[in-house]
Amino acid sequence: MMSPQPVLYWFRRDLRLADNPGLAAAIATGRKVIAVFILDEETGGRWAAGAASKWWLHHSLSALAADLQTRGATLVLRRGRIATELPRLLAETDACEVHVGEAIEPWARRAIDTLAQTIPLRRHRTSLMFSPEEIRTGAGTPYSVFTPFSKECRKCYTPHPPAEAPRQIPAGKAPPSDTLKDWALLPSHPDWAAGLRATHTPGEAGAQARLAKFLPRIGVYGEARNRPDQPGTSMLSPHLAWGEISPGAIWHATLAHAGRDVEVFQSEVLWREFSAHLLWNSPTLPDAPLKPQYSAFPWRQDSAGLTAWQQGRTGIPIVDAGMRQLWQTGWMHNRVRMITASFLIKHLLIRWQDGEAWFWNCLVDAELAANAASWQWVAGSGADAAPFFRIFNPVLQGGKFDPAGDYVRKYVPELADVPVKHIHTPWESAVKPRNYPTPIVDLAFGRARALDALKIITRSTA
DNA sequence: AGTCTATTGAT
DNA sequence: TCAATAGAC
Repeated sequence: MMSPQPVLYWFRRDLRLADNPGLAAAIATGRKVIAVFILDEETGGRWAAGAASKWWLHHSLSALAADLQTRGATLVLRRGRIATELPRLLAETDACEVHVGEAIEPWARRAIDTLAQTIPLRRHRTSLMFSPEEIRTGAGTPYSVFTPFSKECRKCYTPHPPAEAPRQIPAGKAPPSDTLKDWALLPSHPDWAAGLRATHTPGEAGAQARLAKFLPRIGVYGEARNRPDQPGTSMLSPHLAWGEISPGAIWHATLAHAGRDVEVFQSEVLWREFSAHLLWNSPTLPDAPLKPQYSAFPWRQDSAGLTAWQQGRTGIPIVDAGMRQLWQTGWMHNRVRMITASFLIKHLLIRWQDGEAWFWNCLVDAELAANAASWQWVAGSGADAAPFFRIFNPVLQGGKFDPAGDYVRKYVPELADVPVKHIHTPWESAVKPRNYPTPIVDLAFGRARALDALKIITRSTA
């Protein structure tokens, strides 16, 4: 006698059990559930997971597999194109349908749309609070300005507590699985992994712990979040990127607090939603400027400058500190992300896509939508972007947000002996730092050059 | 969610 | 000299 057909739950960027409506829907079918994850490093091309993301993914999958195990289920790992692996899994398990979280990445959307033509595929919103098609202007068009978008989101939001993790999962017979070790996701350089491990705890439990640690400080978020020398941010981004916690669960947790600072934090969650909204409606966002006139921008070819920026050897302390924090920990403080991005794009006149690609490889929290939208925001070429002429002066930014130089000294030990007065301008200090470069570009010259470059595209569109 | 410069009025 | 302010980029 044939046993009833199971369903597949296909985990993607929703590696959690709690508040996961996709997994819940799979269980609610009343059938046996088989949990699968497919590592597809081919379909996305250059937007396959970067090195830091792969480190995170290894540990997150390891945590998810353990959590599933305690509920009686096994996580089945497969590697290959989703277009071939998913049908293969379906055939092997005789599953009657597949449940999966909605994808935002254009390559994944296309592949899943195609699969849905031949496979019974049920999509669920597991990684966003709002469906990218749900939030529309009065005219029915997508939003291109953040503030009205966020107001509409707040209007549409109805408070609901996050769903608890299922206590038991009626597991179907698991087909053969790869092992995580087979996938070799961990970096070959052990020092790098050590730096990442010292900073982060991937997995659903780590996400909850991070949230619990942040909430008591949410009341001072508005100011503290700008200080890279202080632990003012939530550091939830990598957990959100892999869906170890749902944005709705984070939002709901903030409701126990009140005040302007809470709204500021909530707005950051909504910026992530806005990025997804932009990518959904403009699939070329990661590759091409949203404002077409920026295609004519006179970028410089400067591989030495790009390398100096990547390695944190530009001679500008706060830029170098940020780039080294990124390399050492897989994460960079948001204020410093804006400063380093502005420096690359404006003072060095290097294409934002080069910065985007480096961040993609180095950030444990890399999300295609947020990364692309944020780089275009700094470049001035995106939706509701900062104007190009808003050029951060890294010396002033350093003095304002790292006044004692604690952040700079932590990541640029060459500056240990430079007095605080000159910690952001060591080239003016009587105490010369050892083995630290002089600025690769004069800041006033770089600023003027950037404004000149801007004239080329503003003239042509006037 | 900026910076620079000029200007003004207070030390 | 310097903080506050406005306008331009």
